[in-house]
Amino acid sequence: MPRKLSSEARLAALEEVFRALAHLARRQILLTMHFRGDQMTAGEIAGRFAHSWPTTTRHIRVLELAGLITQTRSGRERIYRLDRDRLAMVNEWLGWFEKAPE
Amino acid sequence: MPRKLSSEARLAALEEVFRALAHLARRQILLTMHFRGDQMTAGEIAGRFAHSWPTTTRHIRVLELAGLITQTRSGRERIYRLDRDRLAMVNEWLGWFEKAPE
DNA sequence: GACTTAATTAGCCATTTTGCTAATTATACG
DNA sequence: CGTATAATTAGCAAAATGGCTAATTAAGTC
Repeated sequence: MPRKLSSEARLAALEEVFRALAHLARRQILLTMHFRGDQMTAGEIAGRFAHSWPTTTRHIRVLELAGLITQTRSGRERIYRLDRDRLAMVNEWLGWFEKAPE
Repeated sequence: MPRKLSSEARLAALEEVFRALAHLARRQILLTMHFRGDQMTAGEIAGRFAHSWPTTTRHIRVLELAGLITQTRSGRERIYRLDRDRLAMVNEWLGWFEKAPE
């Protein structure tokens, strides 16, 4: 996977990122991961939310599709890790709105 | 309307803001407004997008509900103006993810 | 091998979103 | 007043979203 994205890929990624951030539960998952050291198993995440585990699994998948988290497997556990670079794409987008220099 | 929001109001506002930003057309409307001097009529906005005018009207309303744009009327035109403070709420949210100082 | 545990997948249903066209409201103009 | 223009509202249908329970997959344990 290329480290730098083409502009179409960037646009598509941004689309997924904004979509993923649209739901409160998913934003909370990201924050929870951040405050617990960027890394959690699916079970740890599901355990902290009121939703059923399958519902949380689906939110996790949306985050993963957006590239905001990545997965590694360890035995029967799936460990998810926060990807701050993807989150930074939002910052980049916001950068378009900066006032032009006078 | 208070300039500073209570934390519940802040949370609710953030919810609307992220929801509004989830759709490409709405992000494009905001960018278009920015590049055309922060201010456009409904017709100018609708004229720049492939969607039908009523569809654009609805996107505009979502943006307005999120507080990302505000409306003033002038004759039979509605002038919309970009509100950067609301956009800044996204930046604030992203701020939670900054690494703690070592 | 049988059983438990971690997690996802399948499938269902209610709600929300998003697009459209047609109808309506409201202002401007001859 | 009658008509044109700016914009919204109404109402519909297709698609996406988000919740659940039940079933399945895969790995660890006795």
